[in-house]
Amino acid sequence: MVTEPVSESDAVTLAQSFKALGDPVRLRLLSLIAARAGEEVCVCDLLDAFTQTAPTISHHLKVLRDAGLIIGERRASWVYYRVVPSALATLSRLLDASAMAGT
Amino acid sequence: MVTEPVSESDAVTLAQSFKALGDPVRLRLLSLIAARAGEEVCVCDLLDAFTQTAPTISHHLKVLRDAGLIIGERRASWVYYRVVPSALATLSRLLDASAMAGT
DNA sequence: CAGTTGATTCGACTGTTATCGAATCCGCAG
DNA sequence: CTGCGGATTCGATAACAGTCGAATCAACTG
Repeated sequence: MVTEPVSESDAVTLAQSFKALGDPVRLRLLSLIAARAGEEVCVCDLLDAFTQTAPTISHHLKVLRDAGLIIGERRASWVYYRVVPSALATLSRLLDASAMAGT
Repeated sequence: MVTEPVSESDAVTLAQSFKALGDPVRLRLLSLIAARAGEEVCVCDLLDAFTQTAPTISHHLKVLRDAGLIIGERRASWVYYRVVPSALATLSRLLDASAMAGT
């Protein structure tokens, strides 16, 4: 027994994070934001990578924000996003522990 | 630029895996299965941890199976499940890379 | 073969989510 | 203050996902 099973209440919040990642658009959004860490990434740049409309992308960004996986900051006319490393690391470790356990 | 953004097609399959994790019941199921690696875990054991009915749990197990995160094997009257470490490790690495990128 | 127990499949219902167009908000430039 | 471009919010709709009860399947047991 390597890992302890997650508690019923932890499962709810953790599942919310994973659910946020459970959409191709959001996964690519996060990936694009993470890939260009350091540079400034405004929503207008992100829009170019998708066929979806601006309201739809904005909605997906909000889901990622609510899950605590990214944060957005308004500067001048533009909103810049960046990832929250600790949140992603938490999820990564959970999966890694489960992967280790199953060996 | 540490990570490459995931491709549009990869995003679909990866998102399916994360979506499978995006439910508290499924997250706990995976966790319970991983935690008791080595021992035999049959569905009847898992049922005790939930208030949901057997058909519901069976449905969630199927989602996890279809996502390739667990595999089930029938022996005698019981079906035993175990995790697929490589699948979990893939997801873990993706998140870890994005976390690193955002530092 | 008939019955029992474990597990899944089926059909239906309910609540949630992805998506869009229209409207609104927020900063900035005349 | 008015107008403009970027971003979000609102309202509606259509597709999807979680849940259950009933029916079915699968393997053992008498």
